[in-house]
Amino acid sequence: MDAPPRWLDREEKAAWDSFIRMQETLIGRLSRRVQTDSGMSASDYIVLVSLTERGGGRMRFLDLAKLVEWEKSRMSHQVTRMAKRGLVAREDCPDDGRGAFIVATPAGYKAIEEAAPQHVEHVRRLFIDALTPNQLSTLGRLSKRVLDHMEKQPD
Amino acid sequence: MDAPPRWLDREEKAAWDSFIRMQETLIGRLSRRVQTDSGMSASDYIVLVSLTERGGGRMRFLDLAKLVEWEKSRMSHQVTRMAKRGLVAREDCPDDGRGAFIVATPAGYKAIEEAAPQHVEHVRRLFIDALTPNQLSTLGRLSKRVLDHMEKQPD
DNA sequence: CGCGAGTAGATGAGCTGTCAACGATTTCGT
DNA sequence: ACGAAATCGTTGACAGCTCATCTACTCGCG
Repeated sequence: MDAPPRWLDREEKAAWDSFIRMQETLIGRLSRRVQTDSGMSASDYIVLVSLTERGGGRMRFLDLAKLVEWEKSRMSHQVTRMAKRGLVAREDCPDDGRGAFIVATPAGYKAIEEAAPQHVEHVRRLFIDALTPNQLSTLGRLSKRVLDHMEKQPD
Repeated sequence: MDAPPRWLDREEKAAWDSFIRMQETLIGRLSRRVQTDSGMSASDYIVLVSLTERGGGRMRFLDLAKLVEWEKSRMSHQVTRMAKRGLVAREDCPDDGRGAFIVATPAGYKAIEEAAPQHVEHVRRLFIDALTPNQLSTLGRLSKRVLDHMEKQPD
């Protein structure tokens, strides 16, 4: 069948390029910032935020993985490294012999409490402040729309 | 001074979360797609596209690195790997004894010509088709705006 | 009960990215 | 012309991600 590809037209390509470059630059800068400000990687940061904000500092392994939408293997390696640095600890789950809880240690709380304000400040400076409130909410709405659309699509 | 952090308000946070999740999901899906469709990594793809589209198949090493906004070290490793698989080759630069050209091989051209249409199709399916032309151009405009704003900011 | 299927999570190999150091040229100031 | 500094690109060590595989446990069913 091999229909001729429907290449992007000039405007589509311009929009796509801007989006891609913006997103790469933004994410790149933010993660370098987290790294140099706090010594944590962006992954460390996300795990600790999720664990403390949404799980009260203690969460089942797979729930945590689902929350941040990571594969369990990635989470497992990540937790191993973070445990080695004392940011989290593993605990056995009494209800399910296979299971494990991931717990934020005091050092983990300390790390995230120091890093979070700086991170928010950078998000504000680089992203939020670039737009008016209306524009920001538009961007949020459009993002949500793309997200919902993707969820209906096959991989 | 330690001013209290200006946390994101409810609407700011909602917009930020939607954007982040959308962007992660989209990039994740696209790069897995490139991988399984063509056997190339997303990085291979970007390098070959840049090299062939914008450089006519031959480009100075650092120009290529700047074009895709990568560190030279990353590019160097990437080129080494791609050269090993026959997608590109290095050539000495006659004008500058330190320099090098990166050249797309015939196999490299073949690979990118096969992969590009599928990639565009996925971009269309996951992203472009989620929005009306107006919405798409709005998203592009807002992205550009954030990008321009970031370029005025320190790291 | 006992067996097979499914689930929770760990682990190892191999590839990718980052950081710091390095060698090789070129450029620039004097 | 000569030494210092800047530029071009590579390399090695190390952390991170992915994929396949593995163990241990639970659950459902005969």
